[in-house]
Amino acid sequence: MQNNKSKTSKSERTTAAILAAAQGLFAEVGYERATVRDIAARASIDPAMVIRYFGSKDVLFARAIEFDLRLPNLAQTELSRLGDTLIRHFLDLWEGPTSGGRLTILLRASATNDEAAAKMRKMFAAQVLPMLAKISDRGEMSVRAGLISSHLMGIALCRYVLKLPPVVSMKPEQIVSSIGPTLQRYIVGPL
Amino acid sequence: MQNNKSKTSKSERTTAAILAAAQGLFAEVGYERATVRDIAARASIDPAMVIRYFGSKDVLFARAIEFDLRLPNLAQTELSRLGDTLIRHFLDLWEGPTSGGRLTILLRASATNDEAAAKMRKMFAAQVLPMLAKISDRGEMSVRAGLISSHLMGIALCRYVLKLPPVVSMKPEQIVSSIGPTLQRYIVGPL
DNA sequence: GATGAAAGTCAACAAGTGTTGACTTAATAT
DNA sequence: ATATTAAGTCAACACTTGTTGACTTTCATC
Repeated sequence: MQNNKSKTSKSERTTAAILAAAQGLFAEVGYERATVRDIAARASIDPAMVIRYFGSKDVLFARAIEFDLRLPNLAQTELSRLGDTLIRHFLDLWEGPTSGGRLTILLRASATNDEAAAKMRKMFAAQVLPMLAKISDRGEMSVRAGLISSHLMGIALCRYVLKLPPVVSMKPEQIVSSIGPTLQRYIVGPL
Repeated sequence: MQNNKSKTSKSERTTAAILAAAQGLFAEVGYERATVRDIAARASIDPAMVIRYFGSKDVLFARAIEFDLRLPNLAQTELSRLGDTLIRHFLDLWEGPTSGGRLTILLRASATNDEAAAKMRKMFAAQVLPMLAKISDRGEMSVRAGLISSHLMGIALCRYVLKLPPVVSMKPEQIVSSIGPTLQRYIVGPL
């Protein structure tokens, strides 16, 4: 039997180390430039272990971008503050230590990797659309969702990937007050 | 002397063929996945010619993303229609046959390629910022430019790269009427 | 037709890729 | 202690990458 002073087994720790290293590198340089050897080096293990634990680079990538947007339940939000709530949640997500990295991976990769782009479309259909459907049934909700997603992903692209100076240096509160009203209109206003 | 029935020499035509093939492939699969051999195959020439004519893949890429946003002179535009004018120009650019492809290359590549990301920042600083500076000197023009660029690039990302269904199927007029007012506010409204 | 340059072909290079299998070491169970 | 399994190491594989240099073909000029 194994020694359970620590709850995590050796293999679990190694798996976690590989995953963390992979997420870091994928986020920094994208899918194609992040090599199995570099990932292994960052995790201080042998490249063969990466394949042994995950089967292939593709699978490792798929595991590295697994996660949940944990979108807020807008049905419990004051109608006039829907836009604010949304952009706040978005910023918390991206600036947070755990999910931010994975989102960057996904965004970076989705520009050139079909698997990642498909994941984006899936998240949109499975999470963003239903969230908005709950709070309003006025027409063209999918168009509204598209406008909202476009704006938010544009912010993410400019702030976290391209690092456009003025977008990078904006304070969260400034982003909220600028973009909140726009999102509010995209949710409940006229198109 | 050369036979000038056609104004273009053989080498000019080959150069153009390579460039066109490269732009096509870069736009479709991004920088890293577009190989010199694939580009050569599409141009129906030998891979060695690609290097011979352009020196390296990097140089070819740099040439493939050269272009001008040809931003409109907003100083001659009715003040109340600045947003409309901007989004219309943006759509014309992206849906146009020549520039659209290059913009897609640049956007795709800028997510993982530093050179392309730098080019994005440069275009922003050299073209977008000055355009806005001409029409208004109210404070925080760089923040306004950042918000506008974020939104526009988000649309481009969702419509031309990720192909998010509702954003893809929106008609140009619908995009103009939805996003025009937002841009208008980002230019002259309160932040 | 001979000449010289331009254009194009071919095979190979060095380096880097994901992945594999045989092997060794370490930890557990009998 | 010994046998069994898990964990980790090592070298090599088959392949693709950008790039190069020697060679051949094309073709306008003398």
